[in-house]
Amino acid sequence: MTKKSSVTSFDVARRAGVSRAAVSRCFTPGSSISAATRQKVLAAAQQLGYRVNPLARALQSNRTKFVAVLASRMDNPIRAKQIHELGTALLRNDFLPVLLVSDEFDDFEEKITEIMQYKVCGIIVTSDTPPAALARHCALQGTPLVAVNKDQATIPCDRVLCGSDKVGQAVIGIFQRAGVREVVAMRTENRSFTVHQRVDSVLQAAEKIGLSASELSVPNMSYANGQLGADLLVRKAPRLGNFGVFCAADYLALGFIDQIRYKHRLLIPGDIQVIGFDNIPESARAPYNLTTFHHNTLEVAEQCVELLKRRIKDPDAPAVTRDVFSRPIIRSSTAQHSSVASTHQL
Amino acid sequence: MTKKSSVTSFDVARRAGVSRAAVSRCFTPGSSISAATRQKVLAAAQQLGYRVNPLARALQSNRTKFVAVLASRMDNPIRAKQIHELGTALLRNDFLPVLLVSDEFDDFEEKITEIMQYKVCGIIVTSDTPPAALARHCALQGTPLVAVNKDQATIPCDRVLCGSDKVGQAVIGIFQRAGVREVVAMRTENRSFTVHQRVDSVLQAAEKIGLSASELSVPNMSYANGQLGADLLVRKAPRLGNFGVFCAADYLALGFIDQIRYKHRLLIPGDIQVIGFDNIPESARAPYNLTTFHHNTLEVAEQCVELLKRRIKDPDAPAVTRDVFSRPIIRSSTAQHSSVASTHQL
DNA sequence: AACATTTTTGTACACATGTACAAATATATT
DNA sequence: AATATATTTGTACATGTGTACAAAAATGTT
Repeated sequence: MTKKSSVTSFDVARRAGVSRAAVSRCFTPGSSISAATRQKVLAAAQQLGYRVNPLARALQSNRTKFVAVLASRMDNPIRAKQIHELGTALLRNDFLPVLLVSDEFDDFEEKITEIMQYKVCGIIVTSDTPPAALARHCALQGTPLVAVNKDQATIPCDRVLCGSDKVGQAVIGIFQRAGVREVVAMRTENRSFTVHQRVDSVLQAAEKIGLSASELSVPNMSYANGQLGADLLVRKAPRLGNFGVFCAADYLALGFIDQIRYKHRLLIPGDIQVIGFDNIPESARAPYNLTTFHHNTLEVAEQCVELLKRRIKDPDAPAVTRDVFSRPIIRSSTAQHSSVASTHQL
Repeated sequence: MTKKSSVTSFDVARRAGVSRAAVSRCFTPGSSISAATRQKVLAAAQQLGYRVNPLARALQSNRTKFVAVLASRMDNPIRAKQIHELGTALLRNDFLPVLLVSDEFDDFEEKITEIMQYKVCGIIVTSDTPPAALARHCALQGTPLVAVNKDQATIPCDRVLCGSDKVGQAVIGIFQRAGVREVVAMRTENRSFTVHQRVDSVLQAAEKIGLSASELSVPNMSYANGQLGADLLVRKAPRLGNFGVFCAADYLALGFIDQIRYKHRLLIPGDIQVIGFDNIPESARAPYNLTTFHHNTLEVAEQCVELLKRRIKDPDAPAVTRDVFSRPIIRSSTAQHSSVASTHQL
């Protein structure tokens, strides 16, 4: 048995009794070929086990099926899920996802230019700190670029958002119905666009109806920083009456809740009501039962691929933004009466 | 400005006043080239902004820098972390990871053969259900294959494990010191090699020292199945005295613990002691404080890449197995006296 | 200095494909 | 049936690189 089977279009052509060009046309959609020869070629290809060499094709056509997916750490389950959904959505649409994890790399830009040499047919940015140079690179090379949850200003390109600017009204509505008198929104200091959008949205909505609202800032988006937020809040406002806390992400909310309960010995939702964002699996569990918003990663992924395909078809189309709706999920971390038993009581 | 800048090795050759072959040699490690011409070529390349076209190179050399990473769902944080570590480890070693998520695809084998057409320089299997055909494909094409946590029998190839077979002794030791009289090991019915290895290991270690032990089977590895396991255990053995439960994965353990506490109203570690495996972030949190084993995903990833490089260098080397140590992490879900306060008590 | 040996260089071909162009064939029209 | 038109086919060239081979240059040896 030979190690290199590599049967070429030439072999197929000879076998089918046609020219090599006919074979190429047979496997190039939209090419002019008669039904008769197509059958002959397909039969020969089948017998020989022929497959088009994608590298040679790429060299010629200057395009591959690869799509670079720029991601950052996946310690947050919602990020992991987003990468998963993007991966399957791309595969489903006949693309091949190349995963570029941006962590720990000083020369990450180098990695991006490297993958672009492969004539990828698009780039999807999920990572939190996209270099401003990226958009320029892409524009120069004519590579389609789709950004997930990014500011228009930092990257002018096709974008997919998860409806964060409409969150404020919903949050305030839920808090009001639950009898909240004072709202606190927990912000992170990193450059996450969505976090700031969500917090701003909540503060604005509160102001609009004249509800007292303030913000609380922690460095990063993590469970530990949620705990830190709890400490800061308790120190800032020792007597908590009818407080409603909006955490810009579920992970923050979980840390916040645990710290409030196990360190500061307060009741949720009895003393403090909490709303998160993302609807990660942990939020639904008995100890938390967190009111939150469903972060529709599947829909986001599908919109990304759709925008990508649109841009490939028409490279000069104007940049668009798709906003995916995040529907509120009411659970018992927000409850009308403070007498309602919280599930964490034994 | 032209859209296609594409400066070729020919342009560089002309500029440097050498043949095109010299340019190629300059960028091919191990090629014979004098220091003088190398300098000339490098200077010219620098000025023109030349980069080797990896597609053309691949077509010629029949090898790319792509490595296919076969993964399954990333709803379990340890899986997400493993993919993350594999991605960065590959990038660090100058490979490019192509992420192939196996879910929902009936024709996943088709996807694998497709990516193999790109002359990937290796495949790393993480997914739970690897088709037996995969090893055959790889052997036929001469593509290096590394399997993570797979049985030798199903895939005969280079493997990396996480020390699951040495877990039993450690588990039994911890349980013994904590005064456990009866051990239960929770198994999942899916084909996860490590789960079965861990459970078997625990059962054997118990038998060896004559400790009463039995197993409990749930369909899948998830939080919900951990809850199910709790229900089954309580139904099976209503009076629980000095029970020690080993869950083959932390995710199971968390579901088990929550269900035992919030539904069956028992104390952990007071009534039941629990050990997990993986050390996911949630396990360290106040409500759980789970005794578990550190699943060293970073080391696993680095071993994968090392084996891959070894195999690329010497394709006919005998298949090896690397076992990464998982060190036990003792927390308060196992405690010597039932009087020790568990952190979940308010 | 003359010869033998090693290193470097250039030429020419190979890798496997897509497509412009013109020739050839099939179809439609009068 | 003859012509005009539309479709299909084959030839030839292009994509950008790596490398075998022989010629040339550099180095070492007597």
